[in-house]
Formats: sequence, structure tokens, C-alpha cells
Amino acid sequence: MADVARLAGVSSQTVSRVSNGYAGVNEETRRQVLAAMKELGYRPNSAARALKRGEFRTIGVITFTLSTTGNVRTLEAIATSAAAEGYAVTLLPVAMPTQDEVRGAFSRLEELAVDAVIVIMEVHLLDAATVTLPPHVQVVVVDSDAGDRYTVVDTDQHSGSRIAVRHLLDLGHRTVWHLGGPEDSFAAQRRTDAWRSALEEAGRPVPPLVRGDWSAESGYRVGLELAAQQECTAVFAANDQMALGLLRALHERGRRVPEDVSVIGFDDIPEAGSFLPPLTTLHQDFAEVGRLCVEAVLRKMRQVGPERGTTLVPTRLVERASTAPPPVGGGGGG
Amino acid sequence: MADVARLAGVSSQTVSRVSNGYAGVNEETRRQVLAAMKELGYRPNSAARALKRGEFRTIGVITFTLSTTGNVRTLEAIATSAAAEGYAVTLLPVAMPTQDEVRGAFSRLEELAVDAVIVIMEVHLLDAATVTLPPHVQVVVVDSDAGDRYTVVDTDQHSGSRIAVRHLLDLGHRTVWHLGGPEDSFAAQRRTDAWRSALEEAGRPVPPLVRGDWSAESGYRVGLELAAQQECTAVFAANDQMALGLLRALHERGRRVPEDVSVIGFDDIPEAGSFLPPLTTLHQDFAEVGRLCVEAVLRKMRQVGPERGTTLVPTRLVERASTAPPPVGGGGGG
DNA sequence: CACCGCGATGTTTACGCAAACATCAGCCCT
DNA sequence: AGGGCTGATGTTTGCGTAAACATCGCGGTG
Repeated sequence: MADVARLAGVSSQTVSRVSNGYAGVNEETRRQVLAAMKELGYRPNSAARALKRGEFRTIGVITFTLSTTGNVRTLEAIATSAAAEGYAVTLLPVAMPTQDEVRGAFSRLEELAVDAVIVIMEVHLLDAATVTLPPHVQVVVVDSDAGDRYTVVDTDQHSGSRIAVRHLLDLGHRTVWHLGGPEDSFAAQRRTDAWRSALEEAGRPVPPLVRGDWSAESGYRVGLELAAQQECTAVFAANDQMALGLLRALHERGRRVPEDVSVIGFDDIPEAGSFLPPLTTLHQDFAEVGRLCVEAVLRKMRQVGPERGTTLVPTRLVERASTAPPPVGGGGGG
Repeated sequence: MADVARLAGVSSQTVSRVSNGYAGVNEETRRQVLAAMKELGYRPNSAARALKRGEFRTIGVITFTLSTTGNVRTLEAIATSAAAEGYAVTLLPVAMPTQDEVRGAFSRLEELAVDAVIVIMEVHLLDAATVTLPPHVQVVVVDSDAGDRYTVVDTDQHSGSRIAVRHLLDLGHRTVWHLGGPEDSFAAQRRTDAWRSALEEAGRPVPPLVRGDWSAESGYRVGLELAAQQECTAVFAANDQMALGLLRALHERGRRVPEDVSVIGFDDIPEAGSFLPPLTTLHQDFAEVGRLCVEAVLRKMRQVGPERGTTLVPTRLVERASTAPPPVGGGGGG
């Protein structure tokens, strides 16, 4: 910076002013400084800047696994939104869903150059990891019900699941089975709760719950059980990957989709439209979730209060070929 | 830090020594300092550290889109490996594959706190973006053939594709069709080249090339054309998503897989085993690619020379149900 | 016994930047 | 004409840390 100042014949402070786009610099002077910067290939040192300003312009994202579409898409949206606001995004992967790993991520975070944190994770683990964060670091959480302790942004799992169940009931199915996600996931839990309450509200029997672990493979395994239930004509799978496995299981057991069994998923992954048959599912707007996370965290940073509460992003039903009215004489009559 | 020093009754330099794990500190003193740190909730300020040390312990990852499995898995592996080495990872998303966007990412990078950059991107764009990087910033590229200008780490696309073609020929197919990836992708280009050369080497006819854009949807569209070719008994799809679309197209046109047509993919995405039928494909070791990227970039940072060259990670054939010998009287006789 | 060497610790300094304050010239007002 | 105001610029200072150097005490050695 001193070199630039010398070359431009000004003080280093003026260089700083130009570099930060401050007003109150003569147009002529500004041009000279910019020319000098360019000639010397000057780049501001972000460490010094951060030290002086007391902020890093960086948001940390803690995420357990990038193997689910949702996490990835949300992360991408966060990174894009953050970039638009002049913030960088630092990734803090948690290799295993263990307490130690989570604690480790948070403690790495402690010495990390971030002003705020967005957590994309099952919050069961977050709770237990009683880590004291640097006091000024703001936190926003995705996939949680901890709205009273953190600011939460999430897809509206509840209403989405109700839409799924309603869609199948409206087609004439007597009831809807559910291929749920893992027990330790809040998202899975909420989808399951909504499924049950929607059925109860409609006065329909609630079939036994079966669970997978989000993977297509688990959907296949559990799907084989469902395929054996002749009275099962409609299944709400908690995500599209499991729905894929379910489709395969049904196919192998000779149960046609949607003629014999209707299947609805959740997520609307890009491949869902290419399943056999194309999958009816609930579209999640991950881009919006990510955008809102960044917005929330920046608002918290800029304002004072630690504003808590939950923001929900609606889902949208995408009808494809995997859902249809029940077979006549089958489970119909709802 | 001064507070800690005061509380522990030592100088701030001793605190620094403890904080950085230097030898030459009395065990008794060290304990006192650690206790003081804990009591005061001291955390080293990474900005000041970076300023003093002249390095950020951070690696930037520039990536265009996180919508492909490969990019995501590689990114995840990079983040994990980097964390193991005490490095953080900063994400630099490039929203659109345009020159301007790439240039933008690189210029954001210029003021960003990174010591090195890993680029996961089609390098066609990278070339044109003649940005002058900060001189000390090392670059490693994934998916490129620019081994003479950058250090490159990539999956061995060529040998993987040859294995795919050989597998189908060995099953008895006369030749192998190819559903290629987009023209502007180096990875796609290499897979296509390898397909062609493997056929030529075996003295087989080279069917006309069809291309998709990596998406399942495009695989379906193009797949409809392939399905119309009665002499087509074996297809090598450049990735699993397009293979999924192809499977759907073949199904809709009444061509059974693998009885009438064999299909092989590339990537081995987690869902591939749940396709209908389960997809034979080439497994890419993205974790290894990511690990090697970090290793390479750290080696470059620590040593002097800008060591160039290419490291290839081998693929592995995963046989599932989508490949079989050709129908008798069909395209057989290879 | 004086001196050297070494381990343990303290003191000084500079990293690059930007806020705070200081300066200075030109201008308007009374 | 003098005072005060404004806009443009320069000077000083300190952010928190760690390298470099200084110091200090102790035990061993000639």
C-alpha cells in the first residue's frame, strides 16, 4: 500500500480511501491511485483488513454430509447469496454424526475466521454439543425445531407432507402408507408426524410405519415389505431416493405403479422425472431456503437482538405418473 | 491475549508459545496459561494470526454448479482432507458458466483470504479468463487437460471408458453406442474419445455419436433416438443420470434392458444400484480425487517449484443387472 | 571461582490496514 | 477582513499476534 501511495504521490490513507470506495476523494487523485494500484498489482490484504475492521466477511457453514441433495442445494444457494452480499462461505464438514465430530467442528470454528454460522444438520446432535461459540457469532439452523433457541429456516415439511397425503386420499385411496426417514432426523420426524395427523384428521386408519435411512437402497429393502402388503395401494416416501428404491421393490414383486400402487416422494430431485414411472413428488425450494438463511444471518449480524423464530418455505406438488386412483375393488372407497 | 498473560502471571509471548504448541515452555507454566485461557474464554484471533504469519490456512474451491454428484463428492473430500491438515475451505461458486462469472470469481478470489485454489470446472472457461492470480496462490485443477499449465488431478476417464467399452464387447456385442456428455466438458470429451478409440482398436464400427447435457432429462430425450435404432444392443452412457433417462426411454419404447439392450453408465452414483434394472457402471473414487487435490496443493505450497503434471485416479467396474450378452440373432457375433 | 552454555521467559517490533484526528486551502458570510 | 465552514488530504495510532532478539538463572567446566 505504501508503494502505491508513493507511486501515486499521495498518502497511504488516500489509497485506503480509494480502495474502499469512500467519497471525498478528488476524481483526479482517484484515477492516479487506481493507475498506481494496477501498475503495481496491488491487492488489499484481507487479513489486515479483517484485523482492523474486526470482521471477516465470511459465513461458516457446518454440514454433516453433502450426500443428500437438499443439503447440497441449500449450500449452493447459501454460497451464491453470500457472494452477492460480499461474503465468503467457509465449509466445515462433519465427517461422522457423532458428538465428538460435531464438537470438533465447532471448536475448529472457534479459531476460524467467520462472523456467523449456518448449521445444516440434524439438531439432535447440535443440542448435545454444548459448545460455547464465540459470543458475537450468530447462528442460523436448517432442519431443526429449536426455534426457541436459534433462528431456524426450513422447508415447510409439515404442510408439504399433508399435501402429499391429501393428494393420495383425494385420488380415492382409503389410506396412505408411509416410508419414513431415519429416527434421528427432525425433517423425517416432522414428515412422519404430518402424515399421521393428516390421516387421523381425515378419519383414516394409520398403517404401521416403516423406516429407511434416506438411501435408495434402504427404500428398496423396506419397499419389499410394503410390496407384500396387498392392501397397500398408496405410499408416501419421505424422500425421492427412497421412493426410487421402493419403485424397484414394487416392480420386482410385480406390483405395477401407478395401476396397483401409487407412490409419492419428497424433494423433487432432478432425476425424479426420469424414474420408472416418473415420480410425483413435493418440490422443495432449496434455493429459497439458502437465500433466507443468508438473509437471516446478515440481519442478525447487522441488528442487535438475537431475533429467534422460524421461517418456513412452502413446497409445491409436482404431479407425474406415479400416482393414480386406486385399483377398482382394491383399496378404494375412501 | 494480554489478559491471559496477566492472569497467568507471564508475558504475552509465553501465551503465544503455549497457544502454538511450541516446545521450551515449562510444564508448570503451560498449565497455568492453559487454565487462564480457559477461564477467560480466550480464542486466538485468526485475522491477526494470518496477518503475522502471512498465510491464511485456507484453500479456495472454485466450482461451477454443485448439481453434479462428482463435483459435490469431490468438494466434500477436499473439505475433509483439508480439515485434517488444519486448513479451512472457502467456497467460490460460479453461478453461470460465462466468462464474466468466472472472471468475477477469480477477482473476488483476489481479495479473499486463501493460500491456494482448487478449480473444479470445465477448463474451457478457465483458459479464457486470463486473470492474474496473486502470485503465491497455487492452483490445482480437476477435469482438465491443462496439465502443462496447471497441476491436474482427475479420474482416469480414458481408461474407465475403455473398460466400459471392453466390457460390452466382451459380452459379445458387435459394437457399442455412446450417449456422450456436453461438448464443452473435458471429461465428456475424454470419455467420448476413449470410446471411439477403443472401438477402432477392436476393429468395430463406430456408431454415430449422440450427446446429452449430463441430465437425466437429456438422457431420456436422446435415448428415444437410440431406442429407435434396432441394431443398437449396447450403450455406454457418459454418466449415470443420463443412463437413467436412457433406461426410461428404452422402457417406454418396449426395449428391454438387458435382454434387448445393455446399458452401462459412469460415476456409480449412490442411486445407480436402485435403477430399473440396477445399473452397471464405472465407479469413480471422488474421495481419492479430493484427497489428492489437497495433497497436491499443499505440496505445492510447501515446496518451491510449481510442479505441474497430471495425476489420474483409476475407476472400477461395478457389474449390475443392466448389461448382458446381446440377444441371439441380434447384434451379436463380435 | 569465573565463565560458558542452555533452557525458560520477557521485551520489542512489525505485519497491512483504516479509524480518528490533524492540517490546509479555498470559499462564503457578516 | 476575519471567522468559520467545507472538502481534500496527510499523520498518528493501534488492531492481536509471533518472530527476533534480549535477559536471566542455573549447572557444569576448566
